[in-house]
Amino acid sequence: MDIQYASLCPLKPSPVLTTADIPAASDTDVASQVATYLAKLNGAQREAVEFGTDAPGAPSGPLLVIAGAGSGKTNTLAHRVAHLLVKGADPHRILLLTFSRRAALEMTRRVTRIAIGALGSKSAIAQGLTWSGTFHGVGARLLRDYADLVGLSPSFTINDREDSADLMNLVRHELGLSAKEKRFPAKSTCFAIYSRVVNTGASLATVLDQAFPWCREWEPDLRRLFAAYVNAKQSQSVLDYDDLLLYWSHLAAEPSIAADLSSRFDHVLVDEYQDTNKLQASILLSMKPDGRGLTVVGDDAQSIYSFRGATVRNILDFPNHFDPPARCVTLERNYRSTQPILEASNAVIGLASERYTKNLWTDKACEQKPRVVSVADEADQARYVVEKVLEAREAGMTLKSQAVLFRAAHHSAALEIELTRRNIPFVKFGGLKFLDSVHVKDVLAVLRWAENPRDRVAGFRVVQLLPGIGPAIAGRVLDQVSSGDTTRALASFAAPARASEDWPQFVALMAKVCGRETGWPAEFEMIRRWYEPHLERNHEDAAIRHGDVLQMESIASTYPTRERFLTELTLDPPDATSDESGVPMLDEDYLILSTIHSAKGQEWRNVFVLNGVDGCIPSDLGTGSDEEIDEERRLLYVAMTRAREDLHIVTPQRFYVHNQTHLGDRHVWASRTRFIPAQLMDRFETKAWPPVPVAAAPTAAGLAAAAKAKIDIAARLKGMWE
DNA sequence: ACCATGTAATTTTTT
DNA sequence: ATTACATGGT
Repeated sequence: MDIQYASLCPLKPSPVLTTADIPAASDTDVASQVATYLAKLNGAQREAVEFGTDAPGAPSGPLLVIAGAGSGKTNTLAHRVAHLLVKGADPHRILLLTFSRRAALEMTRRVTRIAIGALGSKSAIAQGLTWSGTFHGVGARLLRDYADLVGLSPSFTINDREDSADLMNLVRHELGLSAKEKRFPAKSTCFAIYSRVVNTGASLATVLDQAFPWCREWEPDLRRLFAAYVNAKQSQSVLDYDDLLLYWSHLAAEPSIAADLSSRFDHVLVDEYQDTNKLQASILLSMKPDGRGLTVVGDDAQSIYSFRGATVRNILDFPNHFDPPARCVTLERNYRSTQPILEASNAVIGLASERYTKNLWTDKACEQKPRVVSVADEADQARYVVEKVLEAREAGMTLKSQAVLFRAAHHSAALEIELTRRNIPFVKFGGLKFLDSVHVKDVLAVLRWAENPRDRVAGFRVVQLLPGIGPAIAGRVLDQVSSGDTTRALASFAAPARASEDWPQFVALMAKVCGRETGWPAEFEMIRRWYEPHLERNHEDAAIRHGDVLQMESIASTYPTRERFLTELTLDPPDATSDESGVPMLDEDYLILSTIHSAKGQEWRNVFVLNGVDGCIPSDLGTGSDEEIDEERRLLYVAMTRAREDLHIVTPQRFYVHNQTHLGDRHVWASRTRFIPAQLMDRFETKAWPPVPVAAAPTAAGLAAAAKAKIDIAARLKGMWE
């Protein structure tokens, strides 16, 4: 049960760690322990760990670590942080920026372990490593500190992508931007455009040309929309993801605050630097203008987030931002994959139009080449995967050490059905999230509205849950609420006749929640009970959804306050779902299904890549420009380099496209991905599945027997009615 | 005026 | 699967 929500647990400083019974190490012990862990690293790793750590209070110049896939990047970064601590750096003054919360947790866990080894009980200092998290998470935390200085209400709430799109939509309606002849871009598209402008620092026109050409004609309307959207956010005290970075960057650019901000940290370390965008780079540079104490780690060949504004230029241009240029260390030795897998991956990335700076090598020899498996369709693809997964498990490979990767979340649909049918537990990462389901959003909206009554999106949603209340009345309710005290405004609102039955209960609920009468987390249960009848009324499958709400209730109880719950839930939503037959228990074995994007930084012994065909990888939506095609190529490279021992790239000859053309769903005939052209095929083992039986020429006797069988059956069928 | 209901249209990947 | 719009019903 805990699996899918594991990442939700509030960040506790290494709960596993108890230093009480670990003796403190003496100075000579420390020195020998340091020597021990350094000796386990290779030369390049050691250089990355030790560079500029002699006087941690006065750090030296910037460091760039180019770390190839499987080159021990996380380990190296963890060692560097631990080494800084051992050398006496103040853990509170180290800022560690990671790509996801999960990565941050893993990093602190490893740092702690290494520090324990070297320092004994003194390693409790590793628990002071409190500034680690994503750019967005750290931004949110800093903003709460500096909110007053920038005229921000300290009780601001944060909108996730869906909420932001909803707000965009509200604003759009207020502006009357509903053209009659042609359809205005969908709300999520509007938000995506806005977000890209913010994150890349490019002009709206450029963004439209490069990434949203089909929306080109709407430029003037979009510009008006975005201006109004920004206004709405400010008047409602809500921030979206981008604002967390945007406010931070403005804080850091303000000289009076910048000094304070940048002197807070001696060391700033950034992981997955190839997937940061221009805005994030500007924040870093204003935090550490001369680069002293700045370390960035990444792999230019694994940059796969350009749709989010990430640019590989950040990492490529990093060294020369500084004078003298940053020290550059490259990790090329791969400890993950076998030689044949690595050779194939190198060959694939080698065809990129921009060449990458390194070639990975390993001494893990192995006979088995990666396989390209041709199957008839997606149903066969699913059967192939299941068969091979089970075969591997028979041979002693747990399900957990095997993963199925795919380009788009829906590519695994057929496989999920097959897995469910055969009772094989799995957990899926990426794609639709728990938080995106309506019932979860409904309950959260009650909490968010209570937390921040100015949040119109939340209020709009909550009020319309009552039968008989639609957009128009909801709008009036919100207008009344915005002009004064929420509880009083609701109580005095003249509800329409059709809602008169539910209205008083609703008012009572909001009064209690807004007044914090019940307290956290008990009020969650109260809201859930209020919500139950509405859930029943609106959804056929209320029972399943109710389970989700209960699930959320138990998560809520692990957070100390409502504010923390809401903030951390939007900044770090649970990223896994599993089939409805039950979420596997923590100690249970289950297969991993993941989008390639969500697979970043992970590894498995056995990896399957689904739909290795043109149209899926590369996605037919991503073939507009050479840059886009190269990014899709890197995506395949990332998928391939997740594999340690065995790699299967499955290519269905026919696959199903849905939600695409106006013609509706249809089959498409596909060919192998263009990223594995004929000249690379000698790096792979090719085969068809199921194996085609060698057709023996029919003998006369055989034919006679067959003919006899036919007659026999015919006779039997007739016999049934005699 | 406004809410509920049925029908057509819809660009992956995510902090 | 979701969402925007047109229609019908109160």
